[in-house]
Amino acid sequence: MAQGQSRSENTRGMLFLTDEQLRKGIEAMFFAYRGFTADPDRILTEKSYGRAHHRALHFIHRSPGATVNKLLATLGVTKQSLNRVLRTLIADGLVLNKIGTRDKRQRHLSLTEAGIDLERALSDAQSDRMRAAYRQAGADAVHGFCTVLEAMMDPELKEHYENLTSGEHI
Amino acid sequence: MAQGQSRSENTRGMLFLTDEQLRKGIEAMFFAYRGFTADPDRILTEKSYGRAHHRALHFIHRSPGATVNKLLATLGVTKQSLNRVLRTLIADGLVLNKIGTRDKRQRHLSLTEAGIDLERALSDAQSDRMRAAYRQAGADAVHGFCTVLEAMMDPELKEHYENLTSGEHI
DNA sequence: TTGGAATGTCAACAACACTGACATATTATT
DNA sequence: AATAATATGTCAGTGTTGTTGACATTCCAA
Repeated sequence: MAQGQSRSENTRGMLFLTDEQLRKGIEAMFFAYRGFTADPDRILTEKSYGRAHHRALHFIHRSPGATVNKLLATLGVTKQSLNRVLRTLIADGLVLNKIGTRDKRQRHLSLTEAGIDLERALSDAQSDRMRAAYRQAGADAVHGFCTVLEAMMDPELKEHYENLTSGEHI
Repeated sequence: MAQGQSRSENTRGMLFLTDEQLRKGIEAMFFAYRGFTADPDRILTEKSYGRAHHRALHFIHRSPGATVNKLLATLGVTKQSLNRVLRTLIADGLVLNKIGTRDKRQRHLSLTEAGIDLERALSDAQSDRMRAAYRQAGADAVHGFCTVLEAMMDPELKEHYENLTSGEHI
C-alpha cells in the first residue's frame, strides 16, 4: 500500500504490472483517442455534422438493412439521441429508411449514394492514420493492440463488436 | 479499387493491411474506449461529476503544481471550458489553486486530501479493467498496444504524453 | 509607461447525451 | 375480437462539455 511501485502482484506466470505502466496505458488511450477522432472531426465540422453522425454512418454502412433497434444497441445510446441524428441524415439524403416487409413496424436503414460517399471520406481519413500507425508499429504490435482492446471491452459490447464481422442483417 | 480486399499495397517488407483489418481496428477503438470510461463514469455520476472532472483530477494529480496554462495544453480544451470544471472542483475542496510566488499571475494547481481520494478511486476503477485486459492479453500484446497508440497520437499531443513521464513542474 | 502574457469571468450557443411522457402502427397473445 | 407487447417516432426539459467573443485584472518586461 505504499506510493510507488506497489499494487501489483507477481505470482506464478502472472504479468507484473507497475502503477506506472497502467497509468501510461490510461494516458495513451486518452491521447490516442484524440488522434483517432481528429481527422474525421475536421470533415464533419465542415459539413456541420458531429461524431454521432459519423458513428451512425459507419454502422449503417457496416450493417446495411439493420433495424433502428439493432443500431441503438450497437451504439449504446437512447432512441431519442439516435433519432435526432438519423432525422438530419435522412433529411439530407444520406440515409434511407425502408419499412420492413415481414414486420412493418421495423425500419431498415441503409446509405444512399451520397451517404456512401461521406462515409467513405470519413473512413478514409480515419483509416489513413490507422494505417500509418500500424505500419510504424509493425505487425506484431497491431495484433497486440487489437488483443488488448478486445480485452478491455464490456462483454456485452464485445458481442456487438464480434457480430459485426459476421454481418447478419435484414 | 474494388470493394473487398483492395486499397493496400504489399511492397518490400511493408505491412499488408486489408480494409477489414483497418475497420476492425477502428471499431475496436470505439468499443474499447467505451469500456475504458465505463467504470470511472459510474463513480462520477454518483458524485454529479463528469468525465471532464476526471481528466482534470488525473492530470493535476500527475503534475502537481502545474499551472492552468499547462493543464490547458495537456487537455486540449479552452480555458473557459476548463475553468467551469476547475471552479466546481475548487469549490468542493478537491483542488487547490495557489498563486505563484515567482509569477503571481500564474495559479498552481494541486489536489487536496479529498481530491487525492477521489482521483485514487477513479484511477483504481480504470486501472482494474486495464490490468485485467493486460493480464488477459499478455506482455507482448501490451507492448504492441502502447506502440500503436503512441503512433496514433498527433505529434503535438504525443509530446504532452511523453513529458508527463519525466514530470517536471515547480 | 506601454504592451503583452496569464488568468478569470460573463454571456451565448451548439452537440450530444439523458429522462419522461406520449402517439402510432403493427404484431403477438389470450 | 380485445388486449398486450413491440418498434418507432416525437416533444419537452435538463445536464455536461465543448465552442466564441468580449472584457477585466494582474503582473512581467521592454
